[in-house]
Amino acid sequence: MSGDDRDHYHQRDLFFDDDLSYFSSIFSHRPSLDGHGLDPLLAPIMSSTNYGSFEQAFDLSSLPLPPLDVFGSCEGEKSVSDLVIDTTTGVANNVNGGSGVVGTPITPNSSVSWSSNEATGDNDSARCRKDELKPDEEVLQQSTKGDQHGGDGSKKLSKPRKKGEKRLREPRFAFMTVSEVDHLEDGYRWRKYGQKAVKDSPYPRSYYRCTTQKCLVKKRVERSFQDPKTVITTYEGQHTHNSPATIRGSSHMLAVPPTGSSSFLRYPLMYQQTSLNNSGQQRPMNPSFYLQNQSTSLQQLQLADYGLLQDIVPTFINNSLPK
DNA sequence: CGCGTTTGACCAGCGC
DNA sequence: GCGCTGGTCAAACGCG
Ligand SMILES: [Zn+2]
Repeated sequence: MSGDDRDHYHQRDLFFDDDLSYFSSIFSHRPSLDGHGLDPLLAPIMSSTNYGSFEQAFDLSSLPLPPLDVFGSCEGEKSVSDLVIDTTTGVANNVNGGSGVVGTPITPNSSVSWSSNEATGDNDSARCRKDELKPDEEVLQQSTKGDQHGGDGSKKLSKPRKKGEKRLREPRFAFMTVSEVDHLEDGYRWRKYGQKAVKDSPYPRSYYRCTTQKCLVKKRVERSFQDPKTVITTYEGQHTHNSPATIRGSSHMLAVPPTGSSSFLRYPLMYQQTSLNNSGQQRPMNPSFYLQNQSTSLQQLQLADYGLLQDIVPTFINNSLPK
């Protein structure tokens, strides 16, 4: 198989949208403007240019740039941008509500597709497409599982949640990785807390949570129905700690400092540069920030070694950025 | 025994 | 209001 061939077909996979309800969630919204089946999603994905949300995803609080509103495809909709890293196509696409064009082809065979979805829950709760995506706007202060409720043993699940509170949805990043194993090693310890059947898909979706106490990072793993070789991993939240370095035999493991590290923040910047939309006046960055030169077979390895996007990104950046 | 997985039940949001 | 669906809980279980 030539890398080229894979490229094309992988891209397709990446944008199947309709088939994957999953994507609907990730890509917070589907363009209802167009009446095409595939085009709608494809277009936005392949052509997107907003990076504002990106920064938020990582750590807006410390990021210099304000969230863009460009991607607000829907009126009054919260800003949402999605990025997809395709480990196979080698193209990084930023998906958002609609505009712009960004594609960063790197190496023919290797690339990471990831998508980020962040929501800036502010005022309106208007939703672009209420299809399957959930409202990410509201924030739930859930400090803990809190049992402070009149909990009685009558029901198994007494809901401590209060009406007013809504669940906090953190930025999510989706990775598409070609792998035979569902659960990829990423350097962190995860505890599986659920598994659900995916609609219209024979493959289940697994829910994991970082085992580190204070860390609230979650991730979902599911195999693409369209392309069983592809595993879609969605991360939600940021680790508040270093990776436990549980990677055995993996010298590639990078010691990424916890959130807030300079290197960490560099990632978003990168994107800003790519997109002229913003105040992209930074330094020109190297387009090939993702996988540098790995063989196709190593793709998943890459992911496994680097694991989280957060980890991956900084690394690449560091490598490509002119220190 | 500690830790992680399995699994059915529960819950909340949304569409009809 | 009901039913569907995604997401979560937690008891039971398995394993080192
Ligand atoms: Zn963590």
